[in-house]
Amino acid sequence: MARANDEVAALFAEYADLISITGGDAFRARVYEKAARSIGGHHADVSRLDLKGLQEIPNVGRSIAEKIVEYLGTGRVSAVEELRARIPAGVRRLTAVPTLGPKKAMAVYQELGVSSIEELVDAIRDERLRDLKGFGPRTEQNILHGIALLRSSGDRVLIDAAMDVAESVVARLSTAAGCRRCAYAGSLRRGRETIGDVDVLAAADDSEPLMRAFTELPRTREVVAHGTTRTSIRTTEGLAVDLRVVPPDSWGAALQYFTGSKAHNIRTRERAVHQGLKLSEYGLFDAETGERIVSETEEEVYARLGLPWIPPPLREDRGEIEAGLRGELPELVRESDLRGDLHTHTDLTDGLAPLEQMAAAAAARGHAYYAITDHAPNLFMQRMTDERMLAQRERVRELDAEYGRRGARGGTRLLHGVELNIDPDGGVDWPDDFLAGFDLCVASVHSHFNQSRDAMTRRFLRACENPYVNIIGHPTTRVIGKRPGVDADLDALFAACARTGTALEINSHPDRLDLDDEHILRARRYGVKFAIDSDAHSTLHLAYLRYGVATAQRGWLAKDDVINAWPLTRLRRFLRKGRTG
DNA sequence: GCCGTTTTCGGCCCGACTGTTTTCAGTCG
Repeated sequence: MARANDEVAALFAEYADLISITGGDAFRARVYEKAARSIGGHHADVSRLDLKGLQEIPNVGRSIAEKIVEYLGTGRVSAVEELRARIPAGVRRLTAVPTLGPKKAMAVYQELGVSSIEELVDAIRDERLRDLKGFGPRTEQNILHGIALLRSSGDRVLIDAAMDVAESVVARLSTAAGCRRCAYAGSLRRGRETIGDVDVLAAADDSEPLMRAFTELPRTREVVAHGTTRTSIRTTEGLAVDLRVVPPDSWGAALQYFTGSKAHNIRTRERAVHQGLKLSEYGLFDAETGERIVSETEEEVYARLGLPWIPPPLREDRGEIEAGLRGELPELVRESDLRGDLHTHTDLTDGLAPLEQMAAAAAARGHAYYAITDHAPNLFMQRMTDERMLAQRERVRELDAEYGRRGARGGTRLLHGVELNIDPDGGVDWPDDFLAGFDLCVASVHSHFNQSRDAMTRRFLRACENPYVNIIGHPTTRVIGKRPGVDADLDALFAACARTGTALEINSHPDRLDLDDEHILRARRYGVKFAIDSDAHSTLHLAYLRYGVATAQRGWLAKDDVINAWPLTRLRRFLRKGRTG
């Protein structure tokens, strides 16, 4: 099941939207938004907390705590139900369209009766929208563009949502009678950033108990198809999950087949054909006699094709077959190679947890080093000041003295950094003498996303030339399914990063995954170094590193390409960059 | 509806951009 915190957070986020759409008090809506975020990022399980414990969560007071209790007891909150009854669910869905907020959504619903994206597209086509006050031709264009963006990710879900489902299904099925092996395959195993449907594979002599367990999972909402080799369900979250059960001796061939990608499989089957073989999900066969040659493990299948085992993130027909034949597959960076995290926040700005909790969580993860990089003053809403930053630094130094000595492996060293804002001209928040006090600086674009390509490129290059800027944070600033990346000459950026000793971030947040795999592949050719960061805003987000690692693997990165896989002494040398003195 | 080193009421993350207007509402980060 989804974590109770996530269910409650989703409910309050919806409530906040409904308050906004129905024109309720904006401050009240924000309170629910903030509460949703706090609850989602809270370390303790809300279903185990009492009324008093709930109120210790930031932004949760008596009223919200009572609503949580009501939800946990009855599965619903009457206040939310009342608002739901007033507004069709489709209206809220409209606010998912970028540039279409609650006010405009309510206007099209009230004036035109539009309550779905399809109806909205029709209304625009019929030019009914432009008669509304506050709407014009540009508004129509922006909305259509927003809808196109939304649809570009289709029905695909982000990797973390798919992973939650896959891991719980695998855990559950693994305990079913007769289950010999069980794993997820498909695009999720390849670490793609969005997932269409989750493919789960199991090995058993008798598929029936597994299929039954699958259809009876608590999160199964609908059984779409039910057979002896394949069953498809839709979960309560609306995600399609396929289970295929194969005989145990077909495991390797089936796993290879169902992991894909299609392009990779075409290449491997071609190789089989050229060798007088036939490759299917049941094994590698002699094409003439039909005799099965190998099938139990993926390694055997690849070996018989003259290939080393190819890590799933590489299986996209992007040169992995050729590299394998030459014996030149990269030794991919693994999550266990990461020694630290170089971009994280605390509640001094928009993080949810205080510095002390974040540091403790980082130490518990076994990080050898950990950088705190809260927002700098030019992101005005965060209200950062020189004084607050310096006070935080002092506290970081104290905690470093404490954590740096702890544990058998030398403890966790805490670094004090900052996430600077790259302004439209490429400048940053502070002059050199103030920047010199930081152990490292991440610099990111947070505004003026629509600059011309030339201006944006110049902006990035100037940031790279800054001797104190060590990492370009979430370089394209895209948000998957919501905002496209900025327009810039990325090759110029990659070259500048390589030249100046500036690392590019692989931001591990599932909404971002920025840089993406294609950009990493390109940047890598310039000899750029990368930082795989969580950009954590809560202790729970520290675990996002796994998705950044998957993306890095899809970009063929090895340990040596990633600065936070290096020992601290080597990292510190890199962070000195071109600084003088 | 939450919160408090400006405290139990009266604030609430601030500024910029866009497209619509003709002085501003809506959206976003």
